[in-house]
Amino acid sequence: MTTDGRRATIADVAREAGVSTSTASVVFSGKVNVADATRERVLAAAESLGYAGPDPRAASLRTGRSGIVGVLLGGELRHAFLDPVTTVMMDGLADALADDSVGLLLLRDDPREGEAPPIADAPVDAVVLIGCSTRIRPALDAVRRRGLPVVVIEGDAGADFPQVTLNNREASAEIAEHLFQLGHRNVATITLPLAEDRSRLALTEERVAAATVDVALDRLAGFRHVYPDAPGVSSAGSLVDEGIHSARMLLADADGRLRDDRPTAIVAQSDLLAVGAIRAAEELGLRVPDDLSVVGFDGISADGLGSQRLTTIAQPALAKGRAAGEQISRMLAGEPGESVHFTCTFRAGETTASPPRDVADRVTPQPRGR
Amino acid sequence: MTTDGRRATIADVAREAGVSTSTASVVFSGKVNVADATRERVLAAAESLGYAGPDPRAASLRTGRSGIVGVLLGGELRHAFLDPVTTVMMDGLADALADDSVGLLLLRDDPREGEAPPIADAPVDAVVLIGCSTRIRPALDAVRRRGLPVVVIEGDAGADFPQVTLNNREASAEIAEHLFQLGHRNVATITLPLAEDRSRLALTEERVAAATVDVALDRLAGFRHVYPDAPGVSSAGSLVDEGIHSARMLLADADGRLRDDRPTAIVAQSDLLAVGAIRAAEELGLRVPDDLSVVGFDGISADGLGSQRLTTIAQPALAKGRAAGEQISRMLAGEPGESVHFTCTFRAGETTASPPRDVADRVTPQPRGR
DNA sequence: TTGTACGCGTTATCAA
DNA sequence: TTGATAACGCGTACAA
Repeated sequence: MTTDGRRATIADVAREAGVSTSTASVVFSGKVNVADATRERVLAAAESLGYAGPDPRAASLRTGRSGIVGVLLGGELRHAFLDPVTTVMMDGLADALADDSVGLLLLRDDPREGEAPPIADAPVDAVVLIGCSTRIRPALDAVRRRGLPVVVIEGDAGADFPQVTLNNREASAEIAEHLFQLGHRNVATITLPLAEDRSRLALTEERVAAATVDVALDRLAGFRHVYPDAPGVSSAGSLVDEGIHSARMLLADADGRLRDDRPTAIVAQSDLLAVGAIRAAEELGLRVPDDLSVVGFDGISADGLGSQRLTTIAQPALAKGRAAGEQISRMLAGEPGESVHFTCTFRAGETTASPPRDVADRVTPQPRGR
Repeated sequence: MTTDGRRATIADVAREAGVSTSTASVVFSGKVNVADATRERVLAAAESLGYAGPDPRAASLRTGRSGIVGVLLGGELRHAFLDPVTTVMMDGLADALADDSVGLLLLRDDPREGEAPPIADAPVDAVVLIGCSTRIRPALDAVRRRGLPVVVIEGDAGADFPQVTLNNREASAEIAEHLFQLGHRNVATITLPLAEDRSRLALTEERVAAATVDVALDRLAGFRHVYPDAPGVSSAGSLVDEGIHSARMLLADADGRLRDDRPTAIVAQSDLLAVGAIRAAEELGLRVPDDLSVVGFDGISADGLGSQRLTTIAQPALAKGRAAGEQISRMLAGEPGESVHFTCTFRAGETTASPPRDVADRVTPQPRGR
């Protein structure tokens, strides 16, 4: 604190120490050698004035760097924290950027009409877009105008931007094929939210046409490649609870009684949804996989399943985050960023089996003993 | 972009539009009325120059505000993402700060010797410390020197700083008392990590004396108030897996056989640890709660438990985060911050019962039929 | 090894 | 409603 009550600046420190401001500055940045005696004097002066070190705002204006990478998350921040895939990706991201000792600035991408996206006035050196919907244009435009390095994780950004992608469609087809091989012909799906509004609804062509979330659409497309006419429910979020409610819609009537035309297998677009589906099935008295097969997507270590291992298709979430971080790191170093593509791995568990014997009778009642 | 290749500044825009820089500035900040015609001209000029809007760094230098609140997390960032209590607190924090439209800057508090804590050169307007150990001094000093508003969530910060606290000690005693009432006399505990090094070890007085994590110590103290001489294990983290490994240490020998002197109840310092303990017990052939009672701490909706509801003591994690956010918000508005204290609520579940009948025989073999 | 001088891009103040 | 001007606090060529 200076005598007149202002917060001390580096100029005050320099004056107190009897050196120039540049010398004082250099003492703190450590980029140039300074005589020990001089350094001591400067540090002593700083101490006596209660100088807190260079103001990061001013330093950042001068250097053009803030040491912050913005992470733009689609939807609520809370949602991001609750989704294991997102948190694991963030983990990989933080890991890859640790060497650059940058902080991660969490920003919500809520494209309110007429307002500038929050990314527009955040002092960031680069931006990562995670799980944003197709409506990322405004944010992307803002970032491009500012000339910031950017990486998009699973969002339709066009070829202009480095992206981290996943073979959602092929992977979904693969796991659907697994069920087909087992003999399932009456299969339903529970999708991730299809649009911003995140409402739980039966799938209709209208709703699919109005969907904006690429990940959900791609996974649905893969599924439909194998089961073109299958029914489904779009969930309101990747949560166990949502899986429970959605599965109930598929398995039971409004009064909670099992439907005769219920599917023999459920394809959930996330492991959490799958866990919920399994729980709903158990509550309805169905055994998994004997009465109902369930598969998930993601390959997170899904808690909540007892000791049963979920059949799923695993995505390399950690690697995705890390790849994004590495690209950011490169771009901050002036090199061009590249897109990186990842593929999923089928992982057999204990939640799928052939459909129950009596299913033919159940679905389309036929004379017995034929 | 200006003709000479520089990025356009507001001065360029003003010149192009034939107005002063202050007018141009005001057009973007919107704080003063500007004639429509003038605004149009300025915006058109900005458009033609590809001006991306005011540079947040410069604006922040001038206004002294960055619109960023730093969140200092103890330990790895990944850890923070994996801990449901932390994520829920972050959720509440984000919620309470949403109106101020600030971003959250995630920072790791790793006090490396000799280096300034990262918070020292982050352009933040305020700081929240979450789950930091007793070694928060350097960070706290740095924050104080910079005169930043700060709130400490569950950390020993002294009376100088607004804090959000929890009655860890009393709550722990309460849930231990619950077990005592049920008749348990041979009880063991699994604690949160006691120190930075996060190693899984049997509790010894030495290790407790060397502990640095207040939360773990407070919960242990409450437990010991009821069970002064109980054995225990300090886990390496609040994770299901850690609960499994720790519980095995308490229940079985190195060769995996149940110990005769095993406890009839386990007090875990977090729900995740408790879930792990239950799983370990099941793997060892023990039924919960018939053969072993298990209690947790936190009251998160612990997945991974099947349909069994965990007996635990619930903390208002969301409210804690929100309270921290509200205090920050107040302090940013110039009002003084206050400390807020929260208490936990006992929540009976299905994982506790009276100790098994044969326990007296087992622990201290006695002549039957007495 | 140290000092001088300038500019980074913006916004607040005040006057017109 | 607009304009001129002065900070904001620092880093860095360049010269000494």
